[in-house]
Amino acid sequence: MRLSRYFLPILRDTPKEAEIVSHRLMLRAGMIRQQAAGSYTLLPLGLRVLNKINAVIREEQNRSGAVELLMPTIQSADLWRESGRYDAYGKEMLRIRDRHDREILFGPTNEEMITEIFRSYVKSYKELPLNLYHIQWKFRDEVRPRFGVMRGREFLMKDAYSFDLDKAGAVHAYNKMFVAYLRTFERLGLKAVPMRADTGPIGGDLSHEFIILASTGESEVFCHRDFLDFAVPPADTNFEDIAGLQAIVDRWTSLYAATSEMHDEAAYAAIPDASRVSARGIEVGHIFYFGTKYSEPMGATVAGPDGKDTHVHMGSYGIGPTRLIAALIEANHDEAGIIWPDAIAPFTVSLLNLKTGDAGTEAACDELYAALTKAGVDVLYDDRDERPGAKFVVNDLIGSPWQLIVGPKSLAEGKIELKRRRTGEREVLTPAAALDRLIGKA
RNA sequence: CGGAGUGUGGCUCAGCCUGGUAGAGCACUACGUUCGGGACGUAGGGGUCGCAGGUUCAAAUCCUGCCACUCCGACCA
Repeated sequence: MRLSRYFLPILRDTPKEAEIVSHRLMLRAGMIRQQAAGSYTLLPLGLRVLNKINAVIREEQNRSGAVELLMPTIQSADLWRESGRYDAYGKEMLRIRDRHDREILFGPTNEEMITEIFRSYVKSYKELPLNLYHIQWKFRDEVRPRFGVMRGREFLMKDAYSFDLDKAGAVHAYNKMFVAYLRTFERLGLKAVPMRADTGPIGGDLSHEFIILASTGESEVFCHRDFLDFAVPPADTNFEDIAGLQAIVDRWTSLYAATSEMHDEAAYAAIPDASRVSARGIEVGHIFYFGTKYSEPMGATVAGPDGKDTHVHMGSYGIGPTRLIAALIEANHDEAGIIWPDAIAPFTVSLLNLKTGDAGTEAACDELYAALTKAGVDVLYDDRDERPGAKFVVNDLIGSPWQLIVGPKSLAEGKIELKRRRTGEREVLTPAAALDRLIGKA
């Protein structure tokens, strides 16, 4: 992408409403625009990051055996009356009437709808286990939206729903998601710790929140330090190995970890001083097992091996991709701006032409741009007619992991500069050598 | 929902207390000079001061009501 042809509305000053660093940087880097309280447009740069996060989430969901579909954002009130949640959900649900005066709502979650889909098609235990997920916009009319996309009212959520014949099957489904989540956050470059959690309005008796530690986190968390060094299950983990998965989950739940709502002061006090971690955290995922809470009232049954109809055991599993963008920035930035992990950077390489209009640098940049693009590397070519300083500042702000700097001085010696954003390390090398480095890594 | 605060060109803000022709910096347009860490000069364009009432000869400024947004607390991917 040529920056001169892109839509990247950089802000020089920080808008005054933004208090936390991720919100400030997202506004300054032209990633989001606020439209109302808790409601944001994702500008092109922000959307690129979101798409990359979603791609990682999809790969790991699919790897675990979940199947993607896409449900609508608008749901009927009647569906929610079946579970009893239309009245129970309260003011956070945005309730609307259509032209026929029918009561509808903007979905805050999809347990009812997925249960309706499941019950109308699945009749036999032989079709289980089943896990269906989608990545869709949710609306929750929060009392107090804040911190940009960290707590918005309209936000994207990956929500998965599992169906099993009995509790044992459902626990295995839960464990699959548990492991998929560990892998997802690891691939995004985040240290996430699963913590015992309250189940809230979703209901159920087995639940974990995945929390990343950050000083700006909304929740207070307590855990054992060893969690931070646990190895994440590898890509070739066998998700069908019931005992194997259980062993992984047992290990990851063997030490103390809880949010303040579930905090047990005595258990925490039993941890040796040096191993206690008390910090702020950002909730980036939440998984629940809730048995037949929805399948019973909504009549979701399958015939078991004995021919009798049984209510299915369900679980639901959520990740907030829009919140993850903010969480990633909280975890990856410095004074100059964002430092994207390679896996989710909107652009892997920023190509800086320090002297627009110079025949030599333009020819060199055009060649590099073509070669990188051909190799499938996401490159942002800063071809604007700006002074070098302005280009350095903007490209540091938007945080591409690599900067390829082409200036007349070094080019006179046939060299260009390759800068690593995270460390600031610079290497002077030939264009061909730089390409080898970047394409080899991609 | 309780508490605090803010609304003035695209952005950051001054002006308000003490009413009298709407300002600055950045950004934008044109021209010139500049060019390795947010350049400079000259000349321009752009705001019915959140909205509605009221007081007054006169309201960005004073009064009343409303709306929007932000922050702190209680609640939540």
